[in-house]
Amino acid sequence: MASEVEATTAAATMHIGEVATRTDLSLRSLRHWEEVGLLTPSGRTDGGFRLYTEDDVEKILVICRMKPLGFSLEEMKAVMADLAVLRSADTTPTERAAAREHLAQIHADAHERRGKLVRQLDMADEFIGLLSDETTNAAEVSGA
Amino acid sequence: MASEVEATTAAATMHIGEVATRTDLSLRSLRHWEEVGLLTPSGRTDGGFRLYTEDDVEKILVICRMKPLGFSLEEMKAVMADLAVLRSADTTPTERAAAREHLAQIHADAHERRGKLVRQLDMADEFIGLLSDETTNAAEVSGA
DNA sequence: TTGCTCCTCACGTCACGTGAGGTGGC
DNA sequence: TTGCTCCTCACGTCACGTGAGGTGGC
Repeated sequence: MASEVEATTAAATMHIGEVATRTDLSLRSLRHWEEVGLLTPSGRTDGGFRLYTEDDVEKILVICRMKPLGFSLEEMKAVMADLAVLRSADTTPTERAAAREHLAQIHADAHERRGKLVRQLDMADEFIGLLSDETTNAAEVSGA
Repeated sequence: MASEVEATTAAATMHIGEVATRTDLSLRSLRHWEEVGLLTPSGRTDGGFRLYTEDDVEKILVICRMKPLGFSLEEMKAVMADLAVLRSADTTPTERAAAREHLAQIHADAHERRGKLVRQLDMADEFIGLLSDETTNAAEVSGA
């Protein structure tokens, strides 16, 4: 019975390699994110191996969704802190208000950045169209 | 009459500042692109000022459309060289065939990268949705 | 002649990539 | 005990950003 509990507990944490596979991130990125304080794994083994919980992975996935918008690691760190404030029960109303205000700004910023992403996609499509033309019709330039 | 021709010629070239404004690039980027050989302005004044032609700006705009796909400056340099080969009249059929083959590979690569861009946009939308939920409903977590 | 624009170094930055040399975990 | 995974430095890279100090262009 005790070993069953142990097994369950063990299954609840992962080494860095499994996290990397599941999130499609490099080991270096995960270590770098810890270096800058963006995401610190919940534990370490006695030997020093990083131990990530499912909750850690959830946070990593939130960061992954924020990343395409081009926020810096420092900005994302602030966002994660704000989200933690809102999700925690024991935070003061003042703290919660500040967190919500900051997140509202980030939200507006995110919308702008989304617009840029869409424009980048349009740009990319124009380039792809240009390549299509050039590769299929290039022979005609000197011919006709 | 001679001054009129001169004026026309002068109007056909620009200094780096105007190019930066028109393309929404930094002066540093334009200079860096020259450093690595991605885009060299057609001329220089006696004093050393870079002179860009309309044709130079066209090339810059092509590069700008390629950039969102995440190609390196070195890769974009190769693409511009290939496009130049296809657009030039005096290139050998062998050269043209090689250029077209390379561009076909780039085209396939571009499609893949476009897919990633779309997935990034989806990610971004999920993040924005998450922020909307969190900022509007956060008060209910401890309340209800 | 006065600004404003442009010039060339050259160091700094951000987010990792990439070994080097060594040890933990099952 | 053998691998395979993980560890910590620490230097390298890519695409510029950011002054410093100086000069060209209309």
